[in-house]
Amino acid sequence: MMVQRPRGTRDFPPAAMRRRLALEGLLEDVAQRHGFSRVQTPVFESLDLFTAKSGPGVIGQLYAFQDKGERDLTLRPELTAPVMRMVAEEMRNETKPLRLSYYGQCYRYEEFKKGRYREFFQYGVELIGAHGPLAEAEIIALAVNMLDACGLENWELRIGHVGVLKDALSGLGLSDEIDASTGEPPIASAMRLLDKGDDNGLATLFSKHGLNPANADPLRSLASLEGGMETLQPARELLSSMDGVSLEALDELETTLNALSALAPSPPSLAVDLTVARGLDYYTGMVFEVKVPELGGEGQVLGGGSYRLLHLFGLPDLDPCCGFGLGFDRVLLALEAQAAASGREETVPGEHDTRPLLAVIPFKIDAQEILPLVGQLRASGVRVELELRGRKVGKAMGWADSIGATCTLVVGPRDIEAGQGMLKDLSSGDQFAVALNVEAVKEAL
RNA sequence: GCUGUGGUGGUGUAGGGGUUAGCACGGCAGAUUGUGGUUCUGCCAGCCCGGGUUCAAUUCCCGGCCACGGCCCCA
Repeated sequence: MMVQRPRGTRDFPPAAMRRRLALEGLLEDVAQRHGFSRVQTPVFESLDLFTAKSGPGVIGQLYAFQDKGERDLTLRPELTAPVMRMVAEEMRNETKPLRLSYYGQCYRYEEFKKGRYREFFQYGVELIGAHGPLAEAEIIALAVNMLDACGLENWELRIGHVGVLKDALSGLGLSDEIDASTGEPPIASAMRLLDKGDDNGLATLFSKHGLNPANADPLRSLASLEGGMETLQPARELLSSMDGVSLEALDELETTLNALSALAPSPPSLAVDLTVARGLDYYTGMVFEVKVPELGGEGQVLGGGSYRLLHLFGLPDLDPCCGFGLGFDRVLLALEAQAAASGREETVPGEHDTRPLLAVIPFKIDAQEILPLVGQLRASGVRVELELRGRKVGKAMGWADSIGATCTLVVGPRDIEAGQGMLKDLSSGDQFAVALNVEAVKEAL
């Protein structure tokens, strides 16, 4: 066998690539309408960038290496940290807030499966230098508008606020200092257990830190709330019943949700879920995620929220920021599954180029005779493909059909003498002579 | 990290210890030479890799690689 693609990577032949470009274009178009501008960072970075953000534990999943100068580098596993690095390195003087979008491949050394590859593509945005409910609503609205624009159906948006549970947990007396035995703060452990619905684990944790396990009950009630805006009131009541617990986070969340409903169309499903913790300790405020049921266990297609990372780069005054990452490959998988199920013609809106495609067929003539026309037609915006193999007319028609041409222009010796060519509309079969100049041919298309 | 199933031309497949390894799609060429998407003919092209068992392995066994799924994890 020949050399194969490395495990966990993919090739994208032309048809797949057209689809991907269409999706990227749609996302970027929406981003631009929200004032976001595209940036790009290197595919490899200093290893320190990611250990600083996510801890040394990430190294096991990185494509890390040393260059010839023995610098520790790694292929990037995600794009938020590189963008933050760039902001700190290049954009300190720019007017804030910054609205940045990005797209590119990322690399993680892990087992791959449907929707999970070693080389994958992430699209995302960051809003830097503004925070609070309005900034958060802007970010969610952008996400909603993007998913709406690409034609995704049946997706579920879950919005939470890590502050609600964090405040409640610290109000109960849990510490946010790292516990040496678990490597993470007890508060973070509790959030994770709540997210998983692991009641026993939670009770154990409470006992271990000298708290009455019964204190976990209102938290469980809080965590199990489900629904839309209507869950805010019971949440408010539960929080009020606990001593020393602030309602500030909940108020913020309500403001965000109200702003969102004005900024974007209603998603197919919206749930307020206070356990959307995203497992990350740098999230500080609103957090949200989008799932698509069709994808099963790998169904999360988008996730984000408010986080503190810029202090790592000496810019604490710009924290917190807000943004999200979108799993480009997973969105595409979901769209493909939905298109197949519904028989939809286009998987991604706009993936098919509907402009006319003219196949120019030089027949028994020196191709040089018509090259000027080909060049001029292309320069004037027409898609033109030239027959390059000297096929006979019959074969050339088959070729034109198979490349998706809408029209053919056959130019043979007789035509050259008459200063014309035979133009044929492949869908109707109509055929007629046209003069060999740009205006006449464009007119005939 | 654990685990299930599977790998036959470019694609989809049949077969099976000794075969000219079958079929379909595709690509290329032709059917008396300037008009396609129908038909006919010919050609191109394959048993994932390595080791073992055997007179003989594409077929059976083991390992690897790759593919598809389930758990764990997922910045």
